Amino acid sequence: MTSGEIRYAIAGKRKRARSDGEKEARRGAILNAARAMIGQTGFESLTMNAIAKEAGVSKGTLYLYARTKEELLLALFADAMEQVVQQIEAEATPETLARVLVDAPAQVPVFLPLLARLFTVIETNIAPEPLFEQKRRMREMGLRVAQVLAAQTGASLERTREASMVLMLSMQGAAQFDIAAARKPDDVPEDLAPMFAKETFRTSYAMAVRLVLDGLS
Amino acid sequence: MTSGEIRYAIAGKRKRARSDGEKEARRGAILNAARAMIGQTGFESLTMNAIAKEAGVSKGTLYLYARTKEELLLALFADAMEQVVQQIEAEATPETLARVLVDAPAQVPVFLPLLARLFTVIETNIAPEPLFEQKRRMREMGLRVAQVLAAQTGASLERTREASMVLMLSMQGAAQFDIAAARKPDDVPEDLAPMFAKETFRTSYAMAVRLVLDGLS
Amino acid sequence: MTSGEIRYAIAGKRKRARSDGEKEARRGAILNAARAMIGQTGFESLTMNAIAKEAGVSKGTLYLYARTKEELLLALFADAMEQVVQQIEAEATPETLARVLVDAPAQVPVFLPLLARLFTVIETNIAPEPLFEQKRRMREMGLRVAQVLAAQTGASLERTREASMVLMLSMQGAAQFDIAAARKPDDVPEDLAPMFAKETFRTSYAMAVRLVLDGLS
Amino acid sequence: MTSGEIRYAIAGKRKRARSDGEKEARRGAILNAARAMIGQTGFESLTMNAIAKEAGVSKGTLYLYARTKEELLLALFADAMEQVVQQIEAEATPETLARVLVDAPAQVPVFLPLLARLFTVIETNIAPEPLFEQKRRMREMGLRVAQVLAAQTGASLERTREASMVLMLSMQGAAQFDIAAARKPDDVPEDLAPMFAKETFRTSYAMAVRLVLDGLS
DNA sequence: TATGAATGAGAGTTCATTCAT
DNA sequence: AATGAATGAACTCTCATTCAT
Repeated sequence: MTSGEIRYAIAGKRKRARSDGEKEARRGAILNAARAMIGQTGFESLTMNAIAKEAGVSKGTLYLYARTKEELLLALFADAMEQVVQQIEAEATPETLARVLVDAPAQVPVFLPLLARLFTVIETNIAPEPLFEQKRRMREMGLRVAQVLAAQTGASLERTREASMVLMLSMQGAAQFDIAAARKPDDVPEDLAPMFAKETFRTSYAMAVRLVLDGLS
Repeated sequence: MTSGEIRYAIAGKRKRARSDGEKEARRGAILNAARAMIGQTGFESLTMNAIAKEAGVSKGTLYLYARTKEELLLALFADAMEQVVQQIEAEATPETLARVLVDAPAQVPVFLPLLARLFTVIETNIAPEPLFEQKRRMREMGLRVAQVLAAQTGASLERTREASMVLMLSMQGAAQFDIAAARKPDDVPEDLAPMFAKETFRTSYAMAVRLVLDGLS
Repeated sequence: MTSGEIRYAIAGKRKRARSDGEKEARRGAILNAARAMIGQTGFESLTMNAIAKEAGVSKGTLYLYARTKEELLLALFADAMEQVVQQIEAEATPETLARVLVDAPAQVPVFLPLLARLFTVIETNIAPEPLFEQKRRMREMGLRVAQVLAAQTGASLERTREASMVLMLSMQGAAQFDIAAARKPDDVPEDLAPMFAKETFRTSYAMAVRLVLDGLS
Repeated sequence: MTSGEIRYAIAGKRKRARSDGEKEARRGAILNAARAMIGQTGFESLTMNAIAKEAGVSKGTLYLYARTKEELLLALFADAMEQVVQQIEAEATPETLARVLVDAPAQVPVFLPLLARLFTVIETNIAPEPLFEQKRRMREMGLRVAQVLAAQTGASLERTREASMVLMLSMQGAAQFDIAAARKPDDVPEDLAPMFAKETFRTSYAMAVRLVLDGLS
């Protein structure tokens, strides 16, 4: 379930249910605000102050939903990562596999910019316990992708797990190159234009995907 | 000043250094100091104050050699990157190729931590001109590695350029995972131990290298 | 709101408690929780949140029993002070007087840490009316101690009132020194060990008691 | 030497001397600003922001002269304490002793409000090393007062050290009562007027001084 | 009566960069 | 050329208190 959605409590007293719904809605509003800001003004200008203002809540409220700024970003990333995997699981066929593997991370909002900062910035300030949860989610994602690869290519899970690992490495790297290309100065010399190309993630990651899938067949 | 803003200033011409030899020596001292600090206390505690103290110069002097902190880090990275490529060029044989490709980035000091932050942190605050230089160096490195691959595997340069690109992506990603693994909390649950393993860069990047080289043969 | 400002609000009349017995029990639970926390984790970590959790009530409920945090602490102090005086009245004999005067404040839980913060911290945010009550209790305590002194030493009440005043001053001061000594860093230089000694209240206040009693005989 | 004064460097190069002088002047300006604010608007409204504004420096500059707010306050207290002792040493004669012991702490600006918060507030956030320095200064002050007492009363140093200790306790306590009395609400009931009297420090501490001196003769 | 989510003002602190000397 | 004191904007985070439910 994505955090932006309102989760209607299935059980519990009526009174509390409404409260839970509101609480989840508020959580969603906060994450949406952060998401929107990353999309509009970029990662660097994302301060707690700005998120609070955008979400229409007080700064203190932010800290009811996340112990630190980084925990908030991690929640955002976890949502995005889950979407990516679900999309891959849902849409992969032997024919579309390569395309889906590239499209999913490229399409889910904020996935790439957060992935690029996951280890160097976000995990800097996460308490051990949520860090461990995140590591487990990460591992699980790798496994689920491996299962998709196995199902669609017919390769053994043993081999697709390694392939999945290499895809993750490449995806991480491609996310980095994408950030670099997006920060395009005004006057780029002609010879450097390819390094500031749009769709940098897609083109570079597609190479890795092709290579990995070739290795599996 | 918002943190997303670029902080470097456009400086006027500097007076000639007292002597080119002295200047180069001082530049070396500064870079060595920064290198040492990253090695010892990590990237997070690397402040201009600390570098100046370690290098035995004043804070102001740092700004005679680099317009911003990031420019200083970029110089450090450029040095390291050059070493990595030279080592690959020098030591690659058909037999050692896979090993050398993994060893070189793993061995050159500060290469991995800087690579991991190159696009998300360092290039944040670099003036256009040095940024362009850096992009050219980066592209050149890719080409030189492709040439080594071509020479040692017999594959066409056309194919090895793509292979070189995928290696770069993976190396970037593996550098990230290495950072993550290095930030090991006190009590890691048993099931997560592999995610905080030593040599994470080597083991994960080795997979990518193998896969890429397999694709070339 | 500036920190120097007084935060208590003027509240309207409260509805009658569900039952006086229940109300008193809850009040006791709250005070006990606060007492326990001061004893265990110290004064600095004593937040309304923590008290509520420890007492098993909500934060809002706390404000049904005290208009401000400080009023709650004052209630705690008033209880402790009453205990101290009662113990002195009950146990004082000509022979035990000196010992009892020292033991009582040292033994009653939370009396010393609250006494030490009474004027500088607690009375900062007390409404006039309860502040006046507190001043009267304080004055009454002075008088009762003076009466004990008169009864046990045979000195005139006129003289023992002054003695009682000096004892209060010293007790306040000794409570302060006790706090200071309790905040003992890890590596205390040998020459400073006495300033971080245990039982600092007892040893220092005992001197004052002796001197005062000598003056009465 | 009081920190407000400019200390002209005796040795060192000319250029640096001026710098040292300026630095000391700045330090003095900062402490003076803090002193003035405590005098005017009280301890509670003393924020680093306000001190910086009053001193005409930036907030960052404050942290060049003190590692924490509390360290700044401690410097202020240390200055005041030294003045108190010097005044006692300078003015004590057998006839004036009692008066001087009371006047000195009452007259030196900010001494009492800082003394009252020394252990419960200020020492809360002081690094071990400056804390130890402070403890040594405190002990030295006790000894110097004891020496004055010995010199002026003829009592043995052994006895005056204990007397000095009791004086310190009482002075601490009297400083507390003084704070309490100064925080006078608008409508004090007649019967409580004495508890909000002016000169509370003087009157209460004078009792202790008299009693202690009586004990020495 | 009781709850606890929300508030929000401001606190202390950091650090890359500047510039008078 | 070299210094390092000064800057100041921005940062994250706390917590007593309120009030809609």
